[in-house]
Amino acid sequence: MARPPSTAEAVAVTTAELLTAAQTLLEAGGIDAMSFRAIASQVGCSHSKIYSYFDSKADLVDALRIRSYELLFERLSAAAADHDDPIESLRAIAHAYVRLGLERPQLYSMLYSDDGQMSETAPPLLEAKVRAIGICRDLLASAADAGALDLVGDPLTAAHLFWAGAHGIVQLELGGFLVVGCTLEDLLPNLISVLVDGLSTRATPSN
Amino acid sequence: MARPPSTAEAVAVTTAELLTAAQTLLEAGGIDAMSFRAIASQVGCSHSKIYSYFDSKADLVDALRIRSYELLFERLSAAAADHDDPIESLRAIAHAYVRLGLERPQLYSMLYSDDGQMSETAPPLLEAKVRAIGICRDLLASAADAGALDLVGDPLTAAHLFWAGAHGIVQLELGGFLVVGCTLEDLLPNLISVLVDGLSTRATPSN
DNA sequence: GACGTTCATTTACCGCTGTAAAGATAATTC
DNA sequence: GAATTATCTTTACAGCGGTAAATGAACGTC
Repeated sequence: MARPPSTAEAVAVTTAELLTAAQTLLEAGGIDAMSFRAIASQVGCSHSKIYSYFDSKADLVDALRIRSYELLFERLSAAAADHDDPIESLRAIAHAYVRLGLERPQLYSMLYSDDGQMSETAPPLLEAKVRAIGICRDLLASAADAGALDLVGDPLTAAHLFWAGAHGIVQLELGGFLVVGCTLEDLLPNLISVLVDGLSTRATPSN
Repeated sequence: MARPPSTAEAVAVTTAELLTAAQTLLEAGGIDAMSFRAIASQVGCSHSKIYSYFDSKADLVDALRIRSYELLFERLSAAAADHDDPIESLRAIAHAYVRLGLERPQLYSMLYSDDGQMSETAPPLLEAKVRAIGICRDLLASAADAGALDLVGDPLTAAHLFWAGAHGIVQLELGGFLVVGCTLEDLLPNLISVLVDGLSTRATPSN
Protein backbone atom coordinates (compact mmCIF):
# COMPACT_ATOMS: atom_id res chain seq x y z
CA MET A 1 0.00 0.00 0.00
CA ALA A 2 2.88 2.29 0.72
CA ARG A 3 6.58 2.41 0.95
CA PRO A 4 7.82 0.06 3.64
CA PRO A 5 9.91 1.58 6.38
CA SER A 6 13.63 1.15 6.35
CA THR A 7 14.86 -2.15 7.62
CA ALA A 8 16.33 -2.35 11.08
CA GLU A 9 19.62 -3.16 9.41
CA ALA A 10 19.63 0.00 7.33
CA VAL A 11 18.82 2.07 10.38
CA ALA A 12 21.63 0.45 12.31
CA VAL A 13 24.08 1.08 9.50
CA THR A 14 23.20 4.75 9.23
CA THR A 15 23.24 5.12 13.00
CA ALA A 16 26.71 3.62 13.13
CA GLU A 17 27.89 5.91 10.34
CA LEU A 18 26.63 8.94 12.20
CA LEU A 19 28.28 7.81 15.41
CA THR A 20 31.56 7.13 13.66
CA ALA A 21 31.51 10.58 12.09
CA ALA A 22 30.69 12.12 15.45
CA GLN A 23 33.52 10.24 17.11
CA THR A 24 35.98 11.27 14.42
CA LEU A 25 35.05 14.92 14.79
CA LEU A 26 35.19 14.69 18.56
CA GLU A 27 38.64 13.15 18.66
CA ALA A 28 39.95 15.49 15.98
CA GLY A 29 38.62 18.80 17.21
CA GLY A 30 37.08 18.39 20.63
CA ILE A 31 33.51 18.46 21.78
CA ASP A 32 32.76 21.78 20.08
CA ALA A 33 33.72 20.38 16.69
CA MET A 34 31.06 17.68 17.04
CA SER A 35 28.09 19.72 15.82
CA PHE A 36 25.15 18.25 13.94
CA ARG A 37 26.13 20.29 10.91
CA ALA A 38 29.68 18.97 10.98
CA ILE A 39 28.51 15.38 11.42
CA ALA A 40 26.08 15.76 8.54
CA SER A 41 28.75 17.31 6.36
CA GLN A 42 31.03 14.39 7.16
CA VAL A 43 28.53 11.74 6.11
CA GLY A 44 27.14 13.84 3.27
CA CYS A 45 23.61 14.64 4.37
CA SER A 46 21.69 17.44 5.96
CA HIS A 47 21.80 18.02 9.69
CA SER A 48 18.09 17.40 9.97
CA LYS A 49 18.49 13.82 8.92
CA ILE A 50 20.23 13.08 12.19
CA TYR A 51 16.97 13.73 14.00
CA SER A 52 15.54 10.67 12.29
CA TYR A 53 18.07 8.56 14.16
CA PHE A 54 18.51 10.42 17.44
CA ASP A 55 15.90 12.41 19.31
CA SER A 56 18.38 15.00 20.43
CA LYS A 57 22.06 15.73 20.60
CA ALA A 58 22.12 14.43 24.17
CA ASP A 59 20.87 11.09 22.85
CA LEU A 60 23.59 10.96 20.22
CA VAL A 61 26.22 11.72 22.83
CA ASP A 62 24.77 9.01 25.05
CA ALA A 63 25.00 6.51 22.21
CA LEU A 64 28.61 7.55 21.69
CA ARG A 65 29.22 7.07 25.39
CA ILE A 66 27.85 3.55 25.27
CA ARG A 67 30.07 2.81 22.30
CA SER A 68 33.06 4.16 24.17
CA TYR A 69 32.28 2.12 27.26
CA GLU A 70 32.24 -0.95 25.09
CA LEU A 71 35.65 -0.01 23.76
CA LEU A 72 36.83 0.41 27.33
CA PHE A 73 35.37 -2.96 28.23
CA GLU A 74 37.23 -4.63 25.40
CA ARG A 75 40.51 -3.01 26.36
CA LEU A 76 40.14 -4.00 29.99
CA SER A 77 39.08 -7.54 29.10
CA ALA A 78 42.08 -7.97 26.85
CA ALA A 79 44.42 -6.59 29.49
CA ALA A 80 43.01 -8.85 32.17
CA ALA A 81 43.28 -11.92 29.94
CA ASP A 82 47.00 -11.34 29.51
CA HIS A 83 47.80 -12.60 32.99
CA ASP A 84 46.98 -15.55 35.19
CA ASP A 85 47.61 -13.87 38.50
CA PRO A 86 44.59 -11.72 39.39
CA ILE A 87 46.82 -9.11 41.04
CA GLU A 88 48.84 -8.83 37.85
CA SER A 89 45.60 -8.57 35.92
CA LEU A 90 44.55 -5.75 38.22
CA ARG A 91 47.75 -3.90 37.44
CA ALA A 92 47.23 -4.53 33.77
CA ILE A 93 43.68 -3.19 33.63
CA ALA A 94 44.69 -0.12 35.61
CA HIS A 95 47.40 0.59 33.06
CA ALA A 96 45.04 -0.17 30.19
CA TYR A 97 42.46 2.20 31.65
CA VAL A 98 44.93 5.04 32.00
CA ARG A 99 46.36 4.33 28.57
CA LEU A 100 42.96 4.70 26.96
CA GLY A 101 42.52 8.04 28.68
CA LEU A 102 45.88 9.31 27.50
CA GLU A 103 45.59 7.99 23.96
CA ARG A 104 42.08 9.28 23.37
CA PRO A 105 41.58 12.20 25.72
CA GLN A 106 38.51 13.66 24.02
CA LEU A 107 36.71 10.36 23.98
CA TYR A 108 37.67 9.76 27.58
CA SER A 109 36.52 13.17 28.76
CA MET A 110 33.16 12.63 27.10
CA LEU A 111 32.64 9.52 29.20
CA TYR A 112 32.43 11.65 32.30
CA SER A 113 30.83 14.83 30.99
CA ASP A 114 27.34 14.95 32.36
CA ASP A 115 25.34 17.06 29.95
CA GLY A 116 22.84 18.19 32.50
CA GLN A 117 20.88 15.33 33.91
CA MET A 118 20.61 11.66 33.14
CA SER A 119 18.93 11.23 29.80
CA GLU A 120 16.33 8.75 28.66
CA THR A 121 18.93 6.38 27.28
CA ALA A 122 20.23 5.84 30.78
CA PRO A 123 19.56 2.09 31.23
CA PRO A 124 21.90 0.82 28.48
CA LEU A 125 24.47 3.38 29.60
CA LEU A 126 24.33 2.03 33.11
CA GLU A 127 24.70 -1.51 31.80
CA ALA A 128 27.83 -0.54 29.91
CA LYS A 129 29.30 0.99 33.04
CA VAL A 130 28.43 -2.03 35.15
CA ARG A 131 30.10 -4.36 32.69
CA ALA A 132 33.26 -2.28 32.72
CA ILE A 133 33.56 -2.05 36.48
CA GLY A 134 32.51 -5.69 36.76
CA ILE A 135 35.87 -6.71 35.35
CA CYS A 136 37.66 -4.99 38.19
CA ARG A 137 35.27 -6.33 40.81
CA ASP A 138 35.63 -9.91 39.58
CA LEU A 139 39.41 -9.68 39.59
CA LEU A 140 39.37 -8.42 43.15
CA ALA A 141 37.06 -11.22 44.18
CA SER A 142 39.30 -13.75 42.45
CA ALA A 143 42.35 -12.35 44.17
CA ALA A 144 40.60 -12.55 47.52
CA ASP A 145 39.46 -16.11 46.86
CA ALA A 146 42.96 -17.12 45.83
CA GLY A 147 44.33 -15.64 49.03
CA ALA A 148 46.40 -13.09 47.17
CA LEU A 149 44.44 -10.28 48.77
CA ASP A 150 42.78 -10.01 52.15
CA LEU A 151 39.89 -7.84 51.08
CA VAL A 152 38.53 -5.81 53.95
CA GLY A 153 35.31 -4.63 52.34
CA ASP A 154 33.29 -6.10 49.54
CA PRO A 155 34.83 -6.38 46.07
CA LEU A 156 32.43 -3.88 44.51
CA THR A 157 33.46 -1.13 46.90
CA ALA A 158 37.10 -1.97 46.35
CA ALA A 159 36.56 -1.87 42.60
CA HIS A 160 35.08 1.59 42.93
CA LEU A 161 38.22 2.70 44.76
CA PHE A 162 40.32 1.49 41.84
CA TRP A 163 37.99 3.20 39.43
CA ALA A 164 37.96 6.47 41.34
CA GLY A 165 41.70 6.49 41.73
CA ALA A 166 42.47 5.67 38.12
CA HIS A 167 39.95 8.18 36.86
CA GLY A 168 41.28 10.81 39.21
CA ILE A 169 44.81 10.32 37.96
CA VAL A 170 43.77 10.48 34.32
CA GLN A 171 41.75 13.62 34.87
CA LEU A 172 44.56 15.30 36.76
CA GLU A 173 46.92 14.51 33.90
CA LEU A 174 44.56 15.49 31.10
CA GLY A 175 43.52 18.72 32.77
CA GLY A 176 47.06 19.77 33.51
CA PHE A 177 46.43 19.56 37.24
CA LEU A 178 49.58 17.70 38.14
CA VAL A 179 51.73 20.06 40.13
CA VAL A 180 55.27 20.26 38.87
CA GLY A 181 57.32 17.51 40.43
CA CYS A 182 54.67 14.86 40.11
CA THR A 183 54.10 12.88 36.94
CA LEU A 184 51.59 10.30 35.90
CA GLU A 185 54.39 7.76 35.64
CA ASP A 186 55.01 8.26 39.34
CA LEU A 187 51.38 8.21 40.33
CA LEU A 188 50.02 5.13 38.65
CA PRO A 189 52.34 2.48 40.13
CA ASN A 190 51.99 4.22 43.46
CA LEU A 191 48.23 4.13 43.28
CA ILE A 192 48.16 0.47 42.39
CA SER A 193 50.52 -0.63 45.13
CA VAL A 194 48.84 1.61 47.69
CA LEU A 195 45.44 0.21 46.84
CA VAL A 196 46.63 -3.37 46.77
CA ASP A 197 48.45 -2.91 50.05
CA GLY A 198 45.77 -0.83 51.68
CA LEU A 199 42.97 -3.14 50.67
CA SER A 200 44.58 -5.95 52.60
CA THR A 201 44.28 -6.22 56.33
CA ARG A 202 47.75 -7.72 56.42
CA ALA A 203 49.56 -5.36 54.12
CA THR A 204 52.49 -6.87 52.29
CA PRO A 205 54.56 -4.18 50.58
CA SER A 206 55.09 -4.88 46.91
CA ASN A 207 57.13 -3.14 44.24
CA MET B 1 41.79 66.80 28.82
CA ALA B 2 39.79 63.66 28.45
CA ARG B 3 37.84 61.21 30.44
CA PRO B 4 40.16 59.35 32.81
CA PRO B 5 40.22 55.59 32.75
CA SER B 6 38.43 53.71 35.46
CA THR B 7 40.37 53.16 38.63
CA ALA B 8 41.72 49.73 39.31
CA GLU B 9 39.30 49.57 42.22
CA ALA B 10 36.27 50.24 40.07
CA VAL B 11 37.41 47.63 37.57
CA ALA B 12 37.89 45.13 40.36
CA VAL B 13 34.44 45.86 41.75
CA THR B 14 32.71 45.40 38.41
CA THR B 15 34.76 42.29 37.70
CA ALA B 16 33.70 40.82 41.01
CA GLU B 17 30.07 41.68 40.32
CA LEU B 18 30.22 39.93 36.98
CA LEU B 19 31.84 36.88 38.51
CA THR B 20 29.29 36.75 41.30
CA ALA B 21 26.46 36.93 38.81
CA ALA B 22 28.07 34.22 36.71
CA GLN B 23 28.51 32.00 39.74
CA THR B 24 24.92 32.52 40.83
CA LEU B 25 23.63 31.58 37.40
CA LEU B 26 25.95 28.58 37.20
CA GLU B 27 24.90 27.16 40.53
CA ALA B 28 21.23 27.85 39.88
CA GLY B 29 20.87 26.55 36.38
CA GLY B 30 24.04 24.81 35.30
CA ILE B 31 26.70 25.78 32.84
CA ASP B 32 24.23 26.49 30.05
CA ALA B 33 22.46 29.10 32.15
CA MET B 34 25.69 31.06 32.46
CA SER B 35 25.48 32.98 29.19
CA PHE B 36 26.87 36.46 28.67
CA ARG B 37 23.37 37.78 28.15
CA ALA B 38 22.11 36.22 31.36
CA ILE B 39 25.07 37.56 33.31
CA ALA B 40 24.53 41.03 31.85
CA SER B 41 20.84 40.88 32.65
CA GLN B 42 21.66 39.93 36.22
CA VAL B 43 23.98 42.88 36.81
CA GLY B 44 21.91 45.24 34.65
CA CYS B 45 24.15 46.01 31.75
CA SER B 46 24.63 45.00 28.16
CA HIS B 47 26.22 41.71 27.36
CA SER B 48 28.98 43.38 25.39
CA LYS B 49 30.22 45.23 28.43
CA ILE B 50 31.61 41.97 29.74
CA TYR B 51 34.21 42.04 26.99
CA SER B 52 35.69 45.13 28.64
CA TYR B 53 36.49 42.98 31.67
CA PHE B 54 37.22 39.58 30.14
CA ASP B 55 38.74 38.87 26.77
CA SER B 56 36.54 35.86 26.17
CA LYS B 57 34.15 33.57 27.91
CA ALA B 58 36.97 31.13 28.55
CA ASP B 59 38.75 33.86 30.48
CA LEU B 60 35.68 34.56 32.57
CA VAL B 61 35.32 30.88 33.37
CA ASP B 62 39.00 30.73 34.28
CA ALA B 63 38.53 33.64 36.66
CA LEU B 64 35.58 31.84 38.19
CA ARG B 65 37.74 28.75 38.54
CA ILE B 66 40.40 30.68 40.41
CA ARG B 67 37.73 32.08 42.69
CA SER B 68 36.42 28.59 43.32
CA TYR B 69 39.86 27.21 44.06
CA GLU B 70 40.24 29.92 46.65
CA LEU B 71 36.96 28.85 48.20
CA LEU B 72 38.22 25.27 48.20
CA PHE B 73 41.46 26.42 49.80
CA GLU B 74 39.57 28.19 52.58
CA ARG B 75 37.40 25.16 53.25
CA LEU B 76 40.38 22.83 53.39
CA SER B 77 42.36 25.20 55.55
CA ALA B 78 39.50 25.50 57.99
CA ALA B 79 39.01 21.75 58.08
CA ALA B 80 42.70 21.12 58.66
CA ALA B 81 42.86 23.68 61.45
CA ASP B 82 40.15 21.88 63.36
CA HIS B 83 42.50 19.11 64.46
CA ASP B 84 45.95 18.78 65.98
CA ASP B 85 46.69 15.29 64.72
CA PRO B 86 47.79 15.53 61.08
CA ILE B 87 46.11 12.23 60.26
CA GLU B 88 42.85 13.54 61.64
CA SER B 89 43.35 16.71 59.63
CA LEU B 90 43.85 14.59 56.55
CA ARG B 91 40.54 12.87 57.18
CA ALA B 92 38.92 16.24 57.77
CA ILE B 93 40.14 17.81 54.54
CA ALA B 94 39.09 14.75 52.55
CA HIS B 95 35.60 15.06 53.98
CA ALA B 96 35.60 18.81 53.42
CA TYR B 97 36.67 18.31 49.82
CA VAL B 98 33.91 15.82 49.13
CA ARG B 99 31.38 17.96 50.95
CA LEU B 100 32.14 20.92 48.73
CA GLY B 101 31.61 18.76 45.67
CA LEU B 102 28.28 17.48 46.92
CA GLU B 103 27.00 20.81 48.17
CA ARG B 104 27.93 22.78 45.07
CA PRO B 105 28.05 20.28 42.21
CA GLN B 106 27.95 22.81 39.40
CA LEU B 107 30.79 24.84 40.83
CA TYR B 108 32.76 21.69 41.47
CA SER B 109 32.24 20.31 37.98
CA MET B 110 33.45 23.57 36.49
CA LEU B 111 36.74 23.18 38.35
CA TYR B 112 37.60 20.19 36.22
CA SER B 113 35.95 21.05 32.92
CA ASP B 114 38.72 21.82 30.48
CA ASP B 115 37.21 24.13 27.90
CA GLY B 116 39.56 23.12 25.15
CA GLN B 117 43.14 23.89 25.98
CA MET B 118 44.83 25.79 28.75
CA SER B 119 44.00 29.45 28.41
CA GLU B 120 46.17 32.50 28.84
CA THR B 121 45.15 32.96 32.46
CA ALA B 122 46.85 29.67 33.27
CA PRO B 123 49.55 30.88 35.70
CA PRO B 124 47.23 32.22 38.44
CA LEU B 125 45.05 29.16 37.95
CA LEU B 126 48.03 26.91 38.55
CA GLU B 127 48.94 28.87 41.65
CA ALA B 128 45.46 28.37 43.05
CA LYS B 129 45.71 24.66 42.44
CA VAL B 130 49.15 24.44 44.01
CA ARG B 131 47.94 26.23 47.12
CA ALA B 132 45.02 23.85 47.48
CA ILE B 133 47.05 20.67 47.08
CA GLY B 134 49.80 22.18 49.20
CA ILE B 135 47.57 21.80 52.24
CA CYS B 136 47.36 18.08 51.70
CA ARG B 137 51.07 17.73 50.96
CA ASP B 138 52.04 19.65 54.10
CA LEU B 139 49.76 17.53 56.26
CA LEU B 140 51.29 14.37 54.88
CA ALA B 141 54.77 15.71 55.49
CA SER B 142 53.80 16.64 59.04
CA ALA B 143 52.36 13.21 59.67
CA ALA B 144 55.54 11.62 58.36
CA ASP B 145 57.73 13.87 60.48
CA ALA B 146 55.65 13.13 63.55
CA GLY B 147 56.03 9.42 62.93
CA ALA B 148 52.30 8.96 62.43
CA LEU B 149 52.86 7.86 58.87
CA ASP B 150 55.75 6.04 57.25
CA LEU B 151 55.55 7.71 53.90
CA VAL B 152 57.01 5.56 51.14
CA GLY B 153 57.22 8.17 48.40
CA ASP B 154 57.44 11.92 48.59
CA PRO B 155 54.57 13.89 50.15
CA LEU B 156 53.63 15.60 46.90
CA THR B 157 53.02 12.32 45.13
CA ALA B 158 51.05 11.03 48.10
CA ALA B 159 48.99 14.22 48.11
CA HIS B 160 48.14 13.67 44.47
CA LEU B 161 46.89 10.20 45.33
CA PHE B 162 44.56 11.72 47.91
CA TRP B 163 43.46 14.33 45.43
CA ALA B 164 42.88 11.83 42.64
CA GLY B 165 40.95 9.48 44.89
CA ALA B 166 38.76 12.14 46.41
CA HIS B 167 38.05 13.71 43.04
CA GLY B 168 37.29 10.33 41.54
CA ILE B 169 34.79 9.54 44.25
CA VAL B 170 33.05 12.89 43.90
CA GLN B 171 32.84 12.58 40.16
CA LEU B 172 31.47 9.04 40.35
CA GLU B 173 28.82 10.25 42.75
CA LEU B 174 27.89 13.41 40.87
CA GLY B 175 27.76 11.67 37.52
CA GLY B 176 25.62 8.84 38.79
CA PHE B 177 28.39 6.34 38.10
CA LEU B 178 28.16 4.50 41.39
CA VAL B 179 26.89 1.02 40.67
CA VAL B 180 23.98 0.05 42.86
CA GLY B 181 25.27 -1.43 46.07
CA CYS B 182 28.04 1.10 46.51
CA THR B 183 27.49 4.50 48.09
CA LEU B 184 29.70 7.50 48.67
CA GLU B 185 29.32 7.00 52.39
CA ASP B 186 30.94 3.59 51.96
CA LEU B 187 33.66 4.80 49.67
CA LEU B 188 35.06 7.85 51.41
CA PRO B 189 36.09 6.25 54.73
CA ASN B 190 37.41 3.28 52.79
CA LEU B 191 39.50 5.50 50.56
CA ILE B 192 40.96 7.39 53.48
CA SER B 193 41.90 4.32 55.47
CA VAL B 194 43.22 2.52 52.41
CA LEU B 195 45.40 5.48 51.49
CA VAL B 196 46.60 6.03 55.03
CA ASP B 197 47.35 2.33 55.44
CA GLY B 198 48.73 1.86 51.97
CA LEU B 199 50.99 4.90 52.15
CA SER B 200 52.80 3.40 55.14
CA THR B 201 55.39 0.72 54.77
CA ARG B 202 54.29 -0.66 58.10
CA ALA B 203 50.57 -0.55 57.69
CA THR B 204 48.58 -0.20 60.86
CA PRO B 205 44.90 -0.85 60.20
CA SER B 206 42.70 1.91 61.43
CA ASN B 207 38.94 2.34 61.62
C1' DG C 1 1.95 3.41 -16.82
C1' DA C 2 -0.27 7.00 -13.99
C1' DC C 3 -1.91 7.52 -9.37
C1' DG C 4 -2.07 8.53 -4.49
C1' DT C 5 0.21 7.23 -0.31
C1' DT C 6 3.96 7.17 2.80
C1' DC C 7 8.51 7.51 4.35
C1' DA C 8 13.03 9.97 3.92
C1' DT C 9 15.31 13.99 3.22
C1' DT C 10 16.08 18.80 2.39
C1' DT C 11 15.06 23.55 2.92
C1' DA C 12 13.75 27.36 5.65
C1' DC C 13 13.21 29.27 9.87
C1' DC C 14 13.38 30.20 15.14
C1' DG C 15 15.73 31.65 19.25
C1' DC C 16 19.90 31.28 21.20
C1' DT C 17 25.06 31.71 21.68
C1' DG C 18 29.85 34.16 21.66
C1' DT C 19 32.04 37.73 19.33
C1' DA C 20 33.16 42.06 16.83
C1' DA C 21 32.43 46.57 15.11
C1' DA C 22 29.75 50.81 15.09
C1' DG C 23 27.31 54.27 17.53
C1' DA C 24 26.00 56.69 21.79
C1' DT C 25 26.99 58.34 26.35
C1' DA C 26 29.52 60.23 30.04
C1' DA C 27 33.46 62.43 32.19
C1' DT C 28 37.20 65.20 32.11
C1' DT C 29 40.22 69.60 30.53
C1' DC C 30 40.63 73.73 28.06
C1' DG D 1 30.56 75.07 25.58
C1' DA D 2 34.07 72.35 22.73
C1' DA D 3 37.14 68.83 22.31
C1' DT D 4 38.79 64.54 23.65
C1' DT D 5 38.74 60.10 25.26
C1' DA D 6 37.14 56.10 27.94
C1' DT D 7 33.20 53.41 28.64
C1' DC D 8 28.93 51.48 27.47
C1' DT D 9 25.04 50.19 24.33
C1' DT D 10 23.40 49.00 20.13
C1' DT D 11 23.58 46.48 16.23
C1' DA D 12 25.15 42.88 13.30
C1' DC D 13 26.97 38.39 12.25
C1' DA D 14 28.01 33.45 11.86
C1' DG D 15 27.11 29.35 14.02
C1' DC D 16 24.57 26.40 17.11
C1' DG D 17 20.49 22.93 18.40
C1' DG D 18 15.97 22.21 17.23
C1' DT D 19 11.42 22.28 14.55
C1' DA D 20 8.14 22.47 10.81
C1' DA D 21 7.03 22.91 6.15
C1' DA D 22 8.33 21.63 1.51
C1' DT D 23 10.41 18.50 -1.54
C1' DG D 24 11.94 13.86 -3.33
C1' DA D 25 11.78 9.11 -3.95
C1' DA D 26 9.90 4.50 -3.62
C1' DC D 27 6.13 1.66 -3.33
C1' DG D 28 1.10 -0.86 -3.84
C1' DT D 29 -2.91 -0.33 -6.41
C1' DC D 30 -5.76 0.50 -10.27
